[in-house]
Amino acid sequence: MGRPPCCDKVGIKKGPWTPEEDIILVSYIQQNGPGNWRSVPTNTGLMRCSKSCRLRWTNYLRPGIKRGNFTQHEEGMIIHLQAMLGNRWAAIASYLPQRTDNDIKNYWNTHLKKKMKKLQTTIDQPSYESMKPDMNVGSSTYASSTENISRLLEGWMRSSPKPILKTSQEKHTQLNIPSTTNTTTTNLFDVSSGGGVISNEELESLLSYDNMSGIAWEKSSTDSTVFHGCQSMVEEVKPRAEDHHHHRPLSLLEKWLLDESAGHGEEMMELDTDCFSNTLF
DNA sequence: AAGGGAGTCAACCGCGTCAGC
DNA sequence: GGCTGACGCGGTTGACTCCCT
Repeated sequence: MGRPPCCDKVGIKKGPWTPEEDIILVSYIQQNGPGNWRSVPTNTGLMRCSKSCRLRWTNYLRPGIKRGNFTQHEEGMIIHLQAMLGNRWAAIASYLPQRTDNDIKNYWNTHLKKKMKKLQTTIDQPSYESMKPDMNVGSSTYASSTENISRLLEGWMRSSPKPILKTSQEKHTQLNIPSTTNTTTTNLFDVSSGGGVISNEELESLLSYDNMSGIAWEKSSTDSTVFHGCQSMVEEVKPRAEDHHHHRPLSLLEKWLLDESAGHGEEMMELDTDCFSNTLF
């Protein structure tokens, strides 16, 4: 015999969560901790599927989530992690502990994919001056009831217990990383301003076919434009980020990522440098 | 002012993996 | 070892908002 069924689909409510439902869910998790999602609907009386409860918690109600206003540093991280790991949003999110995989996925699909396409078209042009992406993206404000709910939950978050978590992503979220919203950040592509992370030469080398043993801009199978970095590297990393014990020399791209973390994203290093290295290498 | 298209994001769906029995 | 269900993940959808005509 296996486990009992998750939830019968009869009478299951769908659609947006109400603040009342949020409060019920949060109160329950406050008392019992996250996990055992199957029991959540029955114990709380929520007419929601356990899956929906888990999703609501992990993507929205979980403490420590930062919403909206992706910094340029975060943007750069996403771009490069996506190039290395592909569309493995959970893995990417583990390096951006304040962001959910859903958030990153949405941001990629709505902002970065377009930006990368634009960049792809300009890559053929001789001047890197035109490679500066539109930096207004990160300035959008997140307008929803989230803030109200956040305020609602603030009191709980202060006194919230720190349950033992299983995944690295969940572990990261418990590390109480200071918000990077106001952190001075630089952008990989902000070359002309002089404040960029990398110089023209470095950017050129990053984009160089020779240096990356086969960098290419391609259409992925899902019709999303992806930046395929060093092919061998991608192949090596992609299969299993959990291949912790496989060591190899750093690529230029990976070095940049690590340097970036050390230089600007100190929170990243404080966070879990070992995890970062182990997962990548 | 109204209608339509584009953009955004929360939530759902389906599949693969893991774990209990 | 096989079956079954929970969990986690990535892709997709649909509702909502904004902007343009």
